[in-house]
Amino acid sequence: MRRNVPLRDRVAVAILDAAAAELAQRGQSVSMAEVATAAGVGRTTLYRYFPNRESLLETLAEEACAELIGKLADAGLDGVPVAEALARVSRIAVGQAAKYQALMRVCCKPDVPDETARQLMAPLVALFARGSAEGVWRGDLGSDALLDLYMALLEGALGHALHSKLGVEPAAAAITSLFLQGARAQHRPGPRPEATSSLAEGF
Amino acid sequence: MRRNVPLRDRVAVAILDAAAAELAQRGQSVSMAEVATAAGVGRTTLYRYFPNRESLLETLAEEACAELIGKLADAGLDGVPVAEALARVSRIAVGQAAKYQALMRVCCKPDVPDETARQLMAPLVALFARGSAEGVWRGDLGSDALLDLYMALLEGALGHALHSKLGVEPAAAAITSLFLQGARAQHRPGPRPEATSSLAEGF
Amino acid sequence: MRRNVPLRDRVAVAILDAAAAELAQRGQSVSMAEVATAAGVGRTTLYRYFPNRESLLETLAEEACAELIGKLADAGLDGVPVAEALARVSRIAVGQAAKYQALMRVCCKPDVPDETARQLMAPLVALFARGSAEGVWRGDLGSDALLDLYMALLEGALGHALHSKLGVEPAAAAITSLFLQGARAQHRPGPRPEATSSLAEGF
Amino acid sequence: MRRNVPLRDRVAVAILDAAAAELAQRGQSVSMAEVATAAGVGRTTLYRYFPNRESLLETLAEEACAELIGKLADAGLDGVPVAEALARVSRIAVGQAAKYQALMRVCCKPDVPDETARQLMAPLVALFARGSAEGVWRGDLGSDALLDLYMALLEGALGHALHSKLGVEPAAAAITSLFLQGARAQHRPGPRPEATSSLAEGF
DNA sequence: GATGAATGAGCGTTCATTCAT
DNA sequence: AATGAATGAACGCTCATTCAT
Repeated sequence: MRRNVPLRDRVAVAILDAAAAELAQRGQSVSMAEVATAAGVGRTTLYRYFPNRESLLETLAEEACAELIGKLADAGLDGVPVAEALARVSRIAVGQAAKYQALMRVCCKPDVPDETARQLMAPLVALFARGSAEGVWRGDLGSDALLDLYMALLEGALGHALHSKLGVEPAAAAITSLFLQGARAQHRPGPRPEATSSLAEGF
Repeated sequence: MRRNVPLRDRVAVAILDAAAAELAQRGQSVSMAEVATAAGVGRTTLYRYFPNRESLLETLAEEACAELIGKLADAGLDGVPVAEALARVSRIAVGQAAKYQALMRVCCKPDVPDETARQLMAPLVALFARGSAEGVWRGDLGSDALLDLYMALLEGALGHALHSKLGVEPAAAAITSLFLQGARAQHRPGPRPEATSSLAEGF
Repeated sequence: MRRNVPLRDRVAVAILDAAAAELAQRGQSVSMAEVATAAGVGRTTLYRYFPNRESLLETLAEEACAELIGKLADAGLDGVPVAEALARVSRIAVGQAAKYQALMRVCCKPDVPDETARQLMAPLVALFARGSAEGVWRGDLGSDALLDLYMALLEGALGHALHSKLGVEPAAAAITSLFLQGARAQHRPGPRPEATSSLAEGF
Repeated sequence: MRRNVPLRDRVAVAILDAAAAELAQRGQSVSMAEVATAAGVGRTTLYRYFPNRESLLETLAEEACAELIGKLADAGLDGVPVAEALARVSRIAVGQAAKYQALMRVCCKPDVPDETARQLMAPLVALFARGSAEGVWRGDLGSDALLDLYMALLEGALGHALHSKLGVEPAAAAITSLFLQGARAQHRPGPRPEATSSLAEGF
């Protein structure tokens, strides 16, 4: 009868929403029973949808990732210069930080399945590869190392809730700007401060 | 009589060591009983030293912090240029990553007490303030925002286990170099790639 | 559907039976875990039925009392002379001694709730009052004092396991006979042995 | 130096006193630690004097028994008629009930060692044997069965705290009188009430 | 398919008892 | 010989997970 029920029953949605809300409020301590109650279903029902706590968390994480994946796909990263694309990525990521926050408080690494991780990373890998091809990046670090550094910066900033100190836009801009300037090829190799030169030799 | 008993009995040390080892291997799932067994003491004794699981984790975190604090204090950060000081900080932090790793897998934010956090941050705060005073930093971001970004980069990189991909020294160097170049004042404001200019306007 | 499930699930019964058996064998030292195992249920389940050790013991005691109450109710005490009624009470009580035994070894006074105690005593109170009304008892002791003495004799005898020395029937008969002769009104006040007369004056 | 310290150190005495006091107040729940504290000694010291809880309780019981044994020995039971001797025994036993009370609440049968029990029972056994020899007792119950019944009545009455209902003297008198009349030989076998006759046939 | 009960594991605690010192 | 710490066992409890019905 109910025709246009999205594939995953509203029940699943209700559960995920409830779980997200509860986790956001009370952190990792929420019990399965509480989630079930908050979703208006019995404990056992919860277990038919998500066979264990981890799977619930994982699904929640996938949910968030899916959203990110969608936004990244819609961002038209391929059509703009690398720098601008990176700026968009930062804005999107920081913009989602609030939702992320709840999950991150619960479990640092909620074990997103590989496939999801791959989908999430794919556009970034492509973007950084393009940067490499276009000679945007400095030569001493590979594009994959740079991607790692960028991800580290991003996740670290989200973990530190940088956006709640600076505001979303400024935080995204700071991240983008710092990374870009730090990772950019030095076009004009003029005289540089001696301190850094010695460090550069460390490479 | 008992002369060289370190204040906190070897028992406490044994427990902390065992706990660190077990946690490193099996993550947050280790039970108190397992920790006790691994430390060669009875469960009750464990509870005498650490009244609950959280306090054990917290102490473990403090331990790690204390080591870091000590190394930072010994690093002579005040006597060298900011860039070199930062390089040392990165090396120290990345060097400790292995030990951190275990804890970080268990609990992202093991609730280090404020005082410990303050002691840990103090030399960095001073360092970044000095950077500010010496005009090392770019002008569009405060030294505290830059410190946040640096910490984010560092913690993100540790969380990503960058050191196990690149090796400890290269990872530290990459972090230092990326951050320094990204945060440094632009001495020679020549023409820059258009993409970035548009971004710069976002500030 | 489930028709003949006694109100208190067979589980409760199984637990009580197991507990009674274990207690009878090993006395107060049986642990809750052992009771649970003996009953074929998990420790947690045991705690669902009896929230603590005391409540289990208490229920066991009530159980025994309920049986006694039932037998006393069925004994038709009101329809026979006081002496015969008392004989029946003694037989019933001694007959149950085996079951009592286990409990008594565990806990002398397992704190039977007042209501149960009242139900247990009610027919005896009535019986002794009747004895008073019918002039069966000696005049120097109230019917309530006599009841106390009878209960004392009965419980003392059970505690001493008199029935396992003399056999159930003889033990019951001895109790009944001693008490009745001791408590009966002296119909023929002829000359009595001097020793007792001096004692009687003590009253 | 300290010459006339009774064999068992005052420490032991202090412990026993403290234990008795605590047990009287709070029942079986007193912990060894509490006893030790109350006695002003360390837990471990307590354990040197009484290697375990049971041995402490046992000693306490022996103590009480020793007192009783002494009083019975001093009562001159041999020199007076059986009835009077029995009256003295009852008075002595009931008189000690208060002290007994504490122990009896703790542990119904504190496992008095056989030797002590024998010493305690010896004068009573003798007394009842004398009763037998003198033809004081009814013929249908052996003197040992009668002794059991008397002990049962006595202990039951103490357990019921009869003395706190009737007062010490009246309680002792009631016990003595009931038992004596109940156990005495029937000197004048005249016609008796029909109710009892039927019962007598049960023998 | 949904509900109540069952289960095992772990937690944090108390206590009798034992070991070092 | 006395003290503090250590130990194991059991208690009472919560929670994720599983089974009947």
